[in-house]
Amino acid sequence: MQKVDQVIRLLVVDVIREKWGDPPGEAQVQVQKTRREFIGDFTVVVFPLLRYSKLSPEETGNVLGKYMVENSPMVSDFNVIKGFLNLVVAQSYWKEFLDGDLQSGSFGTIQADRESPLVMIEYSSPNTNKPLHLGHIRNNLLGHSISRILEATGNRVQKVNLVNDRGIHICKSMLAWKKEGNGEDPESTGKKGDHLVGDYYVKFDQMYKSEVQELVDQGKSREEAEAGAPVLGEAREMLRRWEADDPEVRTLWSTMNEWVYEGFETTYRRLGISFDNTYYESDTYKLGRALVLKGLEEGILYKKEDGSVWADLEEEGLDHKLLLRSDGTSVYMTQDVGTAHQRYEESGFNSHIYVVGNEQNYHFQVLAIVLKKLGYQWADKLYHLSYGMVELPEGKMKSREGTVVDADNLMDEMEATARKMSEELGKLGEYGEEEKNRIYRQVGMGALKYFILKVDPKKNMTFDPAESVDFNGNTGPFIQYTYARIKSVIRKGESIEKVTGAGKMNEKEIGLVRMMYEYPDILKEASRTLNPSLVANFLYELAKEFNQFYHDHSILSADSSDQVSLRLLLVEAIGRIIENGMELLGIEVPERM
RNA sequence: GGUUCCGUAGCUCAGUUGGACAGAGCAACAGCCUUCUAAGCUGUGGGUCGCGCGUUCGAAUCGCGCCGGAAUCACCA
Repeated sequence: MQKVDQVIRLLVVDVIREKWGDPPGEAQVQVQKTRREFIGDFTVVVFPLLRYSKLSPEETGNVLGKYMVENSPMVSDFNVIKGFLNLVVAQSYWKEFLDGDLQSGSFGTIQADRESPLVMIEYSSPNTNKPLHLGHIRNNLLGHSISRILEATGNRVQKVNLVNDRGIHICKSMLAWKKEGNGEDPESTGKKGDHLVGDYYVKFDQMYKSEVQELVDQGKSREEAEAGAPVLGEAREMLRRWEADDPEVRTLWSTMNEWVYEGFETTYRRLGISFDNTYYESDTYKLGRALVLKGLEEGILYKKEDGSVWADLEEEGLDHKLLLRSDGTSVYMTQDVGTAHQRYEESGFNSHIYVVGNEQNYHFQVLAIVLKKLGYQWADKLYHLSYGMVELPEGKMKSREGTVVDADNLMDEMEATARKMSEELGKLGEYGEEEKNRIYRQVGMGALKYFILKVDPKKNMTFDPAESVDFNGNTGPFIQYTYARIKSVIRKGESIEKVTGAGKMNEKEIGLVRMMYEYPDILKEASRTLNPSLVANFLYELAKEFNQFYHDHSILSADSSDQVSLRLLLVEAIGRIIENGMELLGIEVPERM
């Protein structure tokens, strides 16, 4: 089916060529949605066209409008207000659209095939020394949703997780556990493994701090004390032994990491996210070294007297960047160079997205430049999805001050709130315990996910716990509730035949169809800009529009049987889009709530 | 100081390539359930779009300069 707004665009070109000669440029033909307060569906801005018509805005609009009504069955009426030509699309067009495209279960989405672009997306990428918190939740939800949106817009997507399982941080937890753990494990304590390991990370910090204080009391400067605290030395020694493959350290390391992975797995499952591939830094941290040495040979990089290897980025307006330490070992950047290279060699991706917080903007800027310098053309295919920090109303989350919002606790609280709200409203009386729990989970998680995804990823956001448990207004539960209402109507109207019939559609009905007409463009834009919030806000608008319609007009008791079946057709389409769109956000929709 | 990003109602956020009096939600107040789910709907109040200059028929949107905030600039990850 031809898209009306495209047809209108072509008609504008036709009129100008026919009446005034020159065809206008692309930028001159502006077609947009008509604002609510005016009559019409699409609006042509006539100002840019005055140079062709040499007429007043009103006259120009009239000429265009008259031509379109006379020459296209899709345009049924028009009005001109202050240089804006508002066009009314024929009802027959909207009906055909409702009957056709909108009845497809996959409306708005594009199926990927073997030829489709391959997008690699790395997200989550946790450290294994502590449990996931609110910041990770934003990362995970964004990564998952963007993956879904990319898939729905015709891409093959490979989701990968790069787990940071090695380094000084995990040694700190290991050391504290060795000193004070008395052999306890998740089973003996009943704690989730990631939380248990996290507790020892905190314990290490306490030991460290008290040692520092002791040294300061003995008269050392704070700086000396911080560098010289014995436990820190022991942790470093542990890392050396890890790198030397010391069996005892390696065993403890893999045991504690296993605890963490089990904990993470539970949290991931609960969040509803998954990966096609999980990489571990203990396997990849040596990658990149060879590429750097090759770059050195080719004279792209340079070596200092102490043996360290650097990239000179002054031409790009940046500093010099270290790639190999003087002892020949790698830094993070080196690893990322190697990992990117390996993934490109293996998959030949068309693009590679890194979902990583904006605190690493500099890192990814440098990564792209270094790869480019080393001669890899695909460096332009790397994209850093730099998302903003999640802050609390009182300010930043600080682990030292205990203001970090733990992911598991937060999910518990959201579900508990959903339960409380639901019980107060008393709507699920007749359902079984299992069914009820499922709905509480869906609603609680829906509230959390929507709350985070409705915000533009690149912006910092404030997470106000009080606001997040509000289930009214622009929230996940509002949209879920709208869906449940729709399903309820559909169940009651199951036996009714659905056809568009001969009746005339009213303003609200057309408004809803017109809104759904935009859905494919919303998905494309969300895919292009890697921005799930566009989908979230669209669904909210649609749900709101539906609720107004639902309030003003009866669906099953409409005036005529034609109207009943048309409205059912309409409502089913809305339900499908809400379900589909929410799925792209990783949010489940309940049949009842 | 360099680089990147941000500044819209009391609060949290929309505002697609510049377009018609700048929109929601929350909070406040006032209404609507013998009718398909009131987690809903309707109404009222609330704004120098950080400030200034410029480009343009037209600027929250683009450019420049300020002011304010964030991140980052490690032989850390």
